[in-house]
Amino acid sequence: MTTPGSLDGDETVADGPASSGGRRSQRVTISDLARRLHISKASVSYALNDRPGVSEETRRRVLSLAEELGFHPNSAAVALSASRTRTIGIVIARDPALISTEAFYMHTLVGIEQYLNEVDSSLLLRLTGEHGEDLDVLRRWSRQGRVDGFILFDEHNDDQRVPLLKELGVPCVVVSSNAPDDGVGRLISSPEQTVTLLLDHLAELGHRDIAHVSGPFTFVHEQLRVKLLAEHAKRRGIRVTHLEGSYRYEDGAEMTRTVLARKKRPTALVLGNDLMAVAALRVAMDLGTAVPDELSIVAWDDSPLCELARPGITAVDQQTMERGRMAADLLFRIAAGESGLHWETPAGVLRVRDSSARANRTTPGRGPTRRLRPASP
Amino acid sequence: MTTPGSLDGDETVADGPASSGGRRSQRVTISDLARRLHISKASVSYALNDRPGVSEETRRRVLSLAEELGFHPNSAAVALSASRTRTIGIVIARDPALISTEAFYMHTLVGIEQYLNEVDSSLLLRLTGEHGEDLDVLRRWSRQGRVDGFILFDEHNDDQRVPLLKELGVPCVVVSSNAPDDGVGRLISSPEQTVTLLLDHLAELGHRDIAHVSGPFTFVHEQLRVKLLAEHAKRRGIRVTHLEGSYRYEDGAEMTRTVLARKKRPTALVLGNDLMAVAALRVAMDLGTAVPDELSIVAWDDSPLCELARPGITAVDQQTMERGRMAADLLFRIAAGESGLHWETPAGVLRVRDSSARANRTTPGRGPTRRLRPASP
DNA sequence: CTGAAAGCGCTTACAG
DNA sequence: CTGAAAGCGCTTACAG
Repeated sequence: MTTPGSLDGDETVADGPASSGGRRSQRVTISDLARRLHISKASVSYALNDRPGVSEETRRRVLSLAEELGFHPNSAAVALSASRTRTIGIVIARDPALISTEAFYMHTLVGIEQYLNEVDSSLLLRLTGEHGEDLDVLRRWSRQGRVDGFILFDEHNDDQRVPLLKELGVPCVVVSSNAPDDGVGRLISSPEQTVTLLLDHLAELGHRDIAHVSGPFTFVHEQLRVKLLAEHAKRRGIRVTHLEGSYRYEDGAEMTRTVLARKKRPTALVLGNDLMAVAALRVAMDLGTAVPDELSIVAWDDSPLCELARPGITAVDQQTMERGRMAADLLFRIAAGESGLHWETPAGVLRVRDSSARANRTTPGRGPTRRLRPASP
Repeated sequence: MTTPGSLDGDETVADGPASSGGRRSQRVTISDLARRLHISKASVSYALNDRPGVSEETRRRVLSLAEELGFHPNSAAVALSASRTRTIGIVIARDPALISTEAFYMHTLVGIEQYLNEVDSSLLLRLTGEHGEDLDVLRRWSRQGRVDGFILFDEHNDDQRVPLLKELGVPCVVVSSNAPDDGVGRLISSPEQTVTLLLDHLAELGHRDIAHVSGPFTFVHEQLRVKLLAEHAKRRGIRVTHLEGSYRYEDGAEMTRTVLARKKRPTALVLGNDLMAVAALRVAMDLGTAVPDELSIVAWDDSPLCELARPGITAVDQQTMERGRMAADLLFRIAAGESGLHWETPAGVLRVRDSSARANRTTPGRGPTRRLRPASP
């Protein structure tokens, strides 16, 4: 440890020419700035934080010297005295294999990062397994004072996270599909909009009998999707059967086999994510079911996988990156004490590709029959 | 701000039953522990950190009370006094679109996280654009004392990061393809092993004329790949032509068109990543070139994209997750003062799929000719 | 083995 | 507008 007194006046400069004094660059503190300018640490602090209490003249001198010396405030000291970490926490509790497969998370992170870059803040990330360790991490990070708040994904039944964070008094934003009035921030993207998008598309193509392979029912958003899709379809006279999947490839494949084995096959398949949609496509083709001629396939979430499949898979671009941005933005406002806790995400956009087409295209093959009937009562 | 004196003896307990006292849980500090146990803060600190200076009896009482009260040390205070953040930094400077497409990063992060979970540490992540902002972030985080060290990816020509971090005196590990002796930690995975894997496979299948579409030459590992692939191929009497790609789909497609337009076509294509390999597959099929009959396609990096393509794309599983784990492990050892700075990654594994097969399978189509010649002198 | 004290680098009332 | 001082919650020599 060198003593502060040994500062020799030529630290490494932030962006300027390389420093002349060799060796390891030494950390510059506000005490150094104060000493050099013959003012108090308090004045330096006021100047740096753009607060009243210093003359313009002084402020300018401080900022200029700080720039020159490449001063950056020690984040631990700031956090300790001001209880502000400029860091948000994200804890994702999913099977690692799935995390890396689904572009959703990476896209969301990119969106969040875009915002963080703008406000010079950081992301503390933790990918835990699926077994409740996430609660421990939330608790620990909160108690440790590591973050200013959290962004939560994948709300599920009996989700303990919101109650926990409320008890701990830590701000959070839930990327959510509904808006319970529990006082925490919510970035809401209602499945209703996507349901409409998908049903409009399929109805227009003449589909009146579709199957829906959802993700796990334990997720709140999946429950809503299933419910809303069923309701809206019914209203339009479209029959929907539902199967619960796991987001995994194998599951999408199996469900598709199940559906295709039925006497009365649907003409279209809606899959809860991109991986299961690709699986459906493969299985259908392997079984000799032409896509889209005999079976249309659409996915709830767009991704490169949908785009690169052949035929390309029609999917809803959920604007994931923008959602990430907004979630971060919202969290910072909440952490700063703002109210207005519920925001809505921008509308999704249907990317129409070759996997969806008119129902009842008669093609050579085990010809589909018995269609166009109204849904059973 | 409530005063410490107002502690009422029934904070929220870490894992136990819900606390009885209502309201917001209040933060527990070592002062609280010390007061309750009638010992000094120092003793509490020693006990918690498993250091000499306290009796076993006292240590047990401290740990027990800490557990009971759900105590977690304030990270800022620890960082400030002990200069240890339990946090590593990663700054990725790539086009966001590419970041989310390539499973590489997400896989690596998952691996790193596995390790961090074990040692209860965290990851500070920043995804910047491609324009040198990464250096600013490294400098700022270093000066701010936010991290104990960095893991660096994608070493490129004139990379300023290692010199910068050395100057700043911050530990780092470079996930690297070579081992210059610059005194920083390196997790090395030599392309030589992958080159051998790929050439063994292709040679065995009778390919004697291949094309290699690499990633950008600015990356050190791509330069090495190109060089080593050329050398080893030559030694085996295999002809290699090289084209420089960008890792993007469009580029993979264009390069493939270029190669297929040649009079003397290669019988196999090696692509620098999964996206370009998928692109190559599409283009070949669109142009009526049968894969693998007329053209074999192999990818340097495996991913779900390769696995899910049809035909599946033969690729090298680079054990990315394990690499991430090792990088984190190495960084922590370096930060702790260990030497032995260079580690090697585990060997990659070739995943043979349907996109590669024997050269010169005569099939209907624009029959390939003029093959099996030795490489031009 | 234990305690009192200084110090890490900031912020923030509180006097001048 | 400016400065001296206390405090954030830890760690760490240094005496007892």
